[in-house]
Amino acid sequence: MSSRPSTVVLMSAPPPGAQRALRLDDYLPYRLSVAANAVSQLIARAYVDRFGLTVPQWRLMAVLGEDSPLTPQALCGRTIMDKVTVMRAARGLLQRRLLRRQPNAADGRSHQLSLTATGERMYAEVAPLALKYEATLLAGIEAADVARLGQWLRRLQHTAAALTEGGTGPAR
Amino acid sequence: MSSRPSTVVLMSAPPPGAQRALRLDDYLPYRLSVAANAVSQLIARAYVDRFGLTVPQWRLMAVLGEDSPLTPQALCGRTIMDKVTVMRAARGLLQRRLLRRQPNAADGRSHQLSLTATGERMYAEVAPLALKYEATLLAGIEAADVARLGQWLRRLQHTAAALTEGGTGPAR
DNA sequence: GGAGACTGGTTACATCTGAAACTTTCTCTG
DNA sequence: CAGAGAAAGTTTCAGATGTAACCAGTCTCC
Repeated sequence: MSSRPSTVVLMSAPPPGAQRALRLDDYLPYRLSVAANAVSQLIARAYVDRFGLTVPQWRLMAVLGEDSPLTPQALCGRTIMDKVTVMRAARGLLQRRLLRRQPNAADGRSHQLSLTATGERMYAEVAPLALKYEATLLAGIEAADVARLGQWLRRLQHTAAALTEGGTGPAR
Repeated sequence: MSSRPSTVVLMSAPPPGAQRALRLDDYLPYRLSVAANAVSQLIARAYVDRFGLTVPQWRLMAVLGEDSPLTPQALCGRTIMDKVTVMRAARGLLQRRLLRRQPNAADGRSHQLSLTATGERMYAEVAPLALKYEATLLAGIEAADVARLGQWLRRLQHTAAALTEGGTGPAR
């Protein structure tokens, strides 16, 4: 299906060189941001309400639930969060005794984080709920399409990161 | 490295009812959030650097560039932003004389916002650049797929909004 | 083996953001 | 047409976020 049925007769197939108009509503970065916001909002609220977890805290638990112990450093990589963010999230979880912190034999500056028994118990509740939310959101989209969506999101992320990094956006 | 060998094997095709494990990396809300962040980052930086515009300001200009005048109220709807956010963005643009503010004959509480000549001129630079960024990000994805991606994002957004709203997430 | 560069983690600060309270105007109803 | 209730816009305040400075332990290379 062509993206612009016929209403916009003049633009339906933008001639090479001619810019199509900027319509915020059809602008992908905008759509992406808005969709991500809505989804984040939904899930964030659920986790605050039910478990008192912020999003960064939730992410730490999700990662540590499947692989632990890890250093804050490693957690940054896995969650794509700033080290300050990881730090703060970890502090909160440590205070609630959901996380344990052990010295890192290999490097004195660092330490190892892992879930406590209480943490594990919470994880056991948190994880299925997360999956339910995902399932609800994706209900009615075919598995193959979900996979593709995931691919594209990854791809967009990497392209954007590369451009940010290199500082070389589209020509000025 | 793989923390849980056996689970992985068992999961490849989740039997109905059995939850698959939660892997943050494959978790769609996470992917969405991370991708949106990367893209936002990229574009936000570009606009701050080149035009001194924040994202909310940029959105106002984008909307007003194609349809104006509009009330703050209407802008909230069009940009899916909080009224406080719209307010602040507008204030900034008004100070820079990119926006004009006229009384709203129909409703004394409100007013009409539109781009000034300077604003229009900036818009004329801003819009093509935005489209270039979009094109760069999407380079190599077929038009049909781009359209689909847009559809899904809309759909996710609406589903999420509906759930947030109704407060009825997946069963507790 | 020690000086300098570096890296992991932490803290401090300035900014941004959103919820709630407030003011003015409008609308509806008796 | 007066008063109650709602809505638009604004201000205020508390919490979250990210950047930059900071400290301590580690690496490297002469």
